[in-house]
Amino acid sequence: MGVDRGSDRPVYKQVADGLRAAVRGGELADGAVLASETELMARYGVSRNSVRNAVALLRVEGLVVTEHGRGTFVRAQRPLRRLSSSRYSKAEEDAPDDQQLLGVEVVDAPQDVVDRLGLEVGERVVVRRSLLSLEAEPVGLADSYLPLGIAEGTALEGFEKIEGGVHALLEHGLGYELGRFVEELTFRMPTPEEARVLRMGAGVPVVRVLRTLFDTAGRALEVSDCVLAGDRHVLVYEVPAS
Amino acid sequence: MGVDRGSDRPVYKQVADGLRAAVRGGELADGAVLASETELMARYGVSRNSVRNAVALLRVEGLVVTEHGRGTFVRAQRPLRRLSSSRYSKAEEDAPDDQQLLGVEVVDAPQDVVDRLGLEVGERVVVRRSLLSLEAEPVGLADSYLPLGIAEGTALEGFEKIEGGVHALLEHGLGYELGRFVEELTFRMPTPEEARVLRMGAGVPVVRVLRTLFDTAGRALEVSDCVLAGDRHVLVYEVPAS
DNA sequence: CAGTGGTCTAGACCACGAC
DNA sequence: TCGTGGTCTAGACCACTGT
Repeated sequence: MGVDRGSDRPVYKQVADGLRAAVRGGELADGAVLASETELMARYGVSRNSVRNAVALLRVEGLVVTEHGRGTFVRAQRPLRRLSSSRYSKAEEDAPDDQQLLGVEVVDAPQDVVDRLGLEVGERVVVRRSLLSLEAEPVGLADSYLPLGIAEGTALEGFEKIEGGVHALLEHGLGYELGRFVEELTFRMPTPEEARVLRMGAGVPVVRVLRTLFDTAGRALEVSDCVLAGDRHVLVYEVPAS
Repeated sequence: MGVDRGSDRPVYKQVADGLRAAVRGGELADGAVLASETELMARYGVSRNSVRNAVALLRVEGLVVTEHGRGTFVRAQRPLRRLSSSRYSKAEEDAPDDQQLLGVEVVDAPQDVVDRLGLEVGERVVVRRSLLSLEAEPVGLADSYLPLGIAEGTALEGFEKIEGGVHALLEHGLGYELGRFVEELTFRMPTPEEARVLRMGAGVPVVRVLRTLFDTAGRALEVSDCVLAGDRHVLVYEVPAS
């Protein structure tokens, strides 16, 4: 029940090992509450700080979440948003979620956007910022960048939701021939701000999707910078083998 | 210099804020050493535990790494492995890295593999386990699962590196017509074991790539289960827009 | 050896949630 | 009101790194 004081393994890691085994072994089901810190102190015969270090370890591993005043819980699997690489051609079909427009601004283009849109440094662009939700829970942030030359004088620079989406407007309303998307995926921990907005627990990474839209002539029309909660998404891509 | 005791914001978060600003603002360059815990205690007028809580926060954010006996350092960017969706057709061209075969076994297929290969539950498969490296540093783990019906009696069940790769052998040596890959990406924190093998610092996520290879008739030939260090990879996919 | 981070303890008070 | 986790302190000893 207690810890092995003679062991080389730190006490708090031994406690974490015990709890981790209980979770993985199914003794603690999804959403189950762990023993309280007070109880764990008694059970393992260690100080509160050691118990807290153990729980902190499980938290950054993404195994548990703590709620102030309530307890520590085995992280329950949350509903998943499955984004297929064919999501752009199948229209809204596999998008039961919604997109809330947070704001539209004209800003100096960030470097990543400058590089991909082929702009001059310091050139200004329209950015449309949105919050992506699934079943009323926030799951991602999306910033869509458009060159002023494309957006100026169109609904793209207005603070209203665009019916059918930005891509449909570009294609059917403005006459651009859409060619292909290139998506660049990187992985990191959320900033405190992102974790707050997306209501992410500790120990949950984000995936950043930097997507560039090209027309059939190879000209970049739009860059989208998305940050998606890592525990809420499966990204699916289909790639030809030859 | 010190902290605001009247503030609602916890002391350790104020310390973290100060250090984070110094890193983001460039006052602390990549790889630079932070002030020692003792010095931070004096500078901010807080206890050592609060300093350690602050540094722990930055660590799980992936901003810094600590080294026992040496100090705390701003995480330096490590070389990146850029994996393009066209990597399968361009042969070894964009693969300057290497793949070390760790072992070949016959095992009961895990559920994820059963589902994708269309096997019976409990059916046995050959698994080839590899360590992926870039410039002599481990960056990922790859388990390749093949049905016994395909691998039996071929080099696929032998513990030797396959010249040209598994896919080339399937296509040119065994006569399968490769059709397409489907990759399913999920994101999480590494297990302690993965973190050890891949020498990952705290606060670095992994991306799991579950890739299924289909032949031109739509039959699943292979499932590959990869775990890649999130700070060492950019995944790039090209998707047609229409 | 001195300086660094790693671990551990004991105790205190606060903030939140449920009853 | 009570039990929960959140924060903070002060002090101790250990393990690792460099000189």
